[in-house]
Amino acid sequence: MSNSTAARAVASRSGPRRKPGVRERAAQATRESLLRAAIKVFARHGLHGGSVEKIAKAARSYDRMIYYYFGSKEELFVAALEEIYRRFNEAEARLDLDPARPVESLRAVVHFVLDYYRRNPEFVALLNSENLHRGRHIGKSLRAREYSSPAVGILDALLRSGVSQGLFRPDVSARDLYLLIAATGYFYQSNRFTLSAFLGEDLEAPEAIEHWESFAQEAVLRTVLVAAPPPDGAAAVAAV
Amino acid sequence: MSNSTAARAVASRSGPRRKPGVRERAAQATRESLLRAAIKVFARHGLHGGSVEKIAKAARSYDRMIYYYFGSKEELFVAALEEIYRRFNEAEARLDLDPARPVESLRAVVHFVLDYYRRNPEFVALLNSENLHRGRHIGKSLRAREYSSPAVGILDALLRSGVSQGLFRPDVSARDLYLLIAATGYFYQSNRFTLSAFLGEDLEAPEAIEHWESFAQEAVLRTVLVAAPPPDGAAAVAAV
Amino acid sequence: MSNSTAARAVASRSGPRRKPGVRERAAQATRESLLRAAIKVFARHGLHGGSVEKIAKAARSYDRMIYYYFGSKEELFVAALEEIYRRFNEAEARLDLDPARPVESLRAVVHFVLDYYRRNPEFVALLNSENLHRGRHIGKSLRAREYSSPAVGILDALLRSGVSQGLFRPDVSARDLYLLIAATGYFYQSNRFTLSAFLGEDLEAPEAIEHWESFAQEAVLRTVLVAAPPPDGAAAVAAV
Amino acid sequence: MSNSTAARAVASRSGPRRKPGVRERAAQATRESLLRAAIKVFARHGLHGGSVEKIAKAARSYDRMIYYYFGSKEELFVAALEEIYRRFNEAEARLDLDPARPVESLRAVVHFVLDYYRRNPEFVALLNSENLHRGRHIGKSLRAREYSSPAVGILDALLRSGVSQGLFRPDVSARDLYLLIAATGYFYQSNRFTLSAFLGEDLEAPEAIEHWESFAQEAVLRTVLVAAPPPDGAAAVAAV
DNA sequence: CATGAATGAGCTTTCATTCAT
DNA sequence: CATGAATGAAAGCTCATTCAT
Repeated sequence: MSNSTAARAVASRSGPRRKPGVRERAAQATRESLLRAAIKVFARHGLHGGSVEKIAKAARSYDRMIYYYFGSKEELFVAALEEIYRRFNEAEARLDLDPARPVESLRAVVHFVLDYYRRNPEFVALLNSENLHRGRHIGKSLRAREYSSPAVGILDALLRSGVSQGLFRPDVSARDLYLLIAATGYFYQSNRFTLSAFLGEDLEAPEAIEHWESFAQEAVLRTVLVAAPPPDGAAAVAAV
Repeated sequence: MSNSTAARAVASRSGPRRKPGVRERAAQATRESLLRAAIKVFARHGLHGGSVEKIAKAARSYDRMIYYYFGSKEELFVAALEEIYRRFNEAEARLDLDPARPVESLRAVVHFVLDYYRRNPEFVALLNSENLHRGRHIGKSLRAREYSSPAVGILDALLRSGVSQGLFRPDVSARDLYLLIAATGYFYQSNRFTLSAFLGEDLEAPEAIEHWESFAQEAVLRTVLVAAPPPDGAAAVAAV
Repeated sequence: MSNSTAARAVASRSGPRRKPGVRERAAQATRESLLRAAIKVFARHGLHGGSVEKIAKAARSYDRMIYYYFGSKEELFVAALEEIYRRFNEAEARLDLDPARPVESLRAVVHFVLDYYRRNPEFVALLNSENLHRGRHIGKSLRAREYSSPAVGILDALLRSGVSQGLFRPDVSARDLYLLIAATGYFYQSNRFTLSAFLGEDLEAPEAIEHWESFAQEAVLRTVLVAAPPPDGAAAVAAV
Repeated sequence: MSNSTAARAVASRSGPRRKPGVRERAAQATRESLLRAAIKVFARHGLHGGSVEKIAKAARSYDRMIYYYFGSKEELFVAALEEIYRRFNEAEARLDLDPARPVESLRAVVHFVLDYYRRNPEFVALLNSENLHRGRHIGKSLRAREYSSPAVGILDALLRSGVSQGLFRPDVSARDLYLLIAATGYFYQSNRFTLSAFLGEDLEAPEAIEHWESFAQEAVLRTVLVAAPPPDGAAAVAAV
């Protein structure tokens, strides 16, 4: 990683807010398209496999610009990581949950997570790359902490509500529940190729996806509910 | 991948069984140490990051030998994949379960899977690499099918036994259960670096590992048990 | 080197002498700090090793300004050469010698040269760079001749005086004497690193420097004096 | 600089002496031609200016071979430095001096040094490059000490002999004398381009060279002789 | 069987320079 | 005047692979 770490934040001399000129907008666009391309390329080929040239070409820019805006390939990778986390948190923040209905809300969370992972395979792929490199880059990111999962907080609120309504067991932590949900979604998405090969079926088929989500829903609910839910699950809520 | 240069299986598979000469044993040793080194290096650096030179050096051999024994870097990768699957299956085969005691057996399976993933991080890392490359290599492996998970069969027997004893629900498939168990173990191991960073705790600490296993045990059991188990879970077994 | 982009001499050389405006003074300052930075950077890294970016950064300015004021990197290098020569001549001009006392004056010249080289290592380093490039740039400099050594003239006067006083041999040319003096000072400074390594001593230690100067003084004096000076040398002067 | 520092010494497993095979000889030739080319290219363009490609091409080989044999560009530079020192020492060792005739021997040494520098401009140029880089590489060379100047020892013997014969002053050290001789030869050669420009004459003209040598001879002799030599110098010897 | 030597494509990065406000 | 953005060539170095004993 470059020692100057001169990642350029694109203009914005942080002086008085003024309308960005045409050049600044173009620069912003260049930077963003490089970042977008980096996410795609790194996700498909990993940190080593994704060359700066591939990224630059995908962004219809030049290698040199990566160094201009991000300093180095590794710093670009860090920026890509930060960006996918940012996007995930943004999506999570749009989740509209009703704390008064903890079972439905929990189902919504499970759906959200599984759905997000499936629709954003780069998120999963980039995290895998980062873990291959033992978390080396995320440790260097100053913003890493900012993005530290609000999901746990959300689940905590749900759990509390469920417990107070006598629906949920009091001895399940939000952290564990979060990991369980993430695990079911992540593993299915991350390992879909090897799993498909070894199970002899296509895990990306819509029915397979739907089936897995309903199974995950049930596993999660059974883990937290005081009483096991009937097959459909809806009844359990009604029973309250 | 060159398809002409067939991976050499070390000396004579043909011909009558005879004691291997010193030459053959040495060759066997070279091949094996290359394979072992490849697993380590690929696990640590991925398919692209792990260069043939690194592997050859780690095996105290020469680049050339990789081509001699395996044909190409990619074929070596395939061999590495096959080898880790073989090892996993071998370990799984050593699992000694009592079908008459399905709850305990299921706990044993969960323990085995989580423990194996943790003790063999190369297994997880290599699978991640293979999935990054969209299962390209495992599809080419002739032996892949052979290694196709006996675990599902094992779980199937357990489930049947549990159902017949009135302990387990009849509507849980072995395949789903297998994925659930694998997911809890795999995700925790695979993502331990990013998770540690974002949760602000060390997932590799012994207490953390133990805690996660007992949580996973409970989640799995609650998913299959007709009646929810008491906190400890042991009582549920006793109740039978 | 682009010959169309003429090096800018900062604002108006033409036109009637008038007080420079604030704009011009700022420009002058930018130009000068670039030049100063260039001398430092070229001296430390050579013509190839010293990048325009390094120079611009060292001057807290921008790459672009180098092209604005100097036309190209090579022209900046020429300007740097001219500047160090200018400085050297300026310092030389401040030498206040008494032609009536040729021995002491000669000692003063030796001291001046050795001292100047030591205190201005960029002078020596830049000349080395220029000689590495076979004098390519100095040949292109129009001002080069202007700076052509007044030192020879100075020595010539001294020698004449010494000869007429019967102290100096009549058959020593100022040019040769100049080269001898410069050689002793230049070589010691220029090669201090390799010499220190091979002699196993630190040539930059104050005692080493002092010792070398007194040796150089003696060698120079013995070369020109009719009679060899006594060890101290002071006596020889007194003897006159 | 590579951390493995795997500079290959070309085969020679230091086992029993056997005739080198045709391949080993070819390898030796490749290595040597790369080294020779490196000396030429580094001398002409410096460490930064001399690219590995230029060197490889000059040696009719490939960039890759430089890394194969020397590990890195910098290690090749170190090897080049060692080689020119080795050559210089070798030449010096061929000097056949008669200690009984110190004046003539001293003249022979002066001639040798000036002549060697002139005929081997790469020696001077490479040392300049190394000094530009503050002796960074020679410090890393293990062999550096081996090549540490035997010249001083040679001069010491000469001085002792001269002193015992009453010809030389007893208070001149071999080290100082060596520096004086080297300085006259080195400076003239190293700075011939800028000096030619500023003196307005060609320092490489045969007469100029000859004139400088005889001046250097005289300066050196006058520095060590008890009595100043007559213009020709030969008489001084005859006087003994 | 084993191994040193060779090869060319590709990698990340830095360079000097020009463009467009 | 000053400056951020862009550009293409070239740098040092590593890669997977093949050749020749």
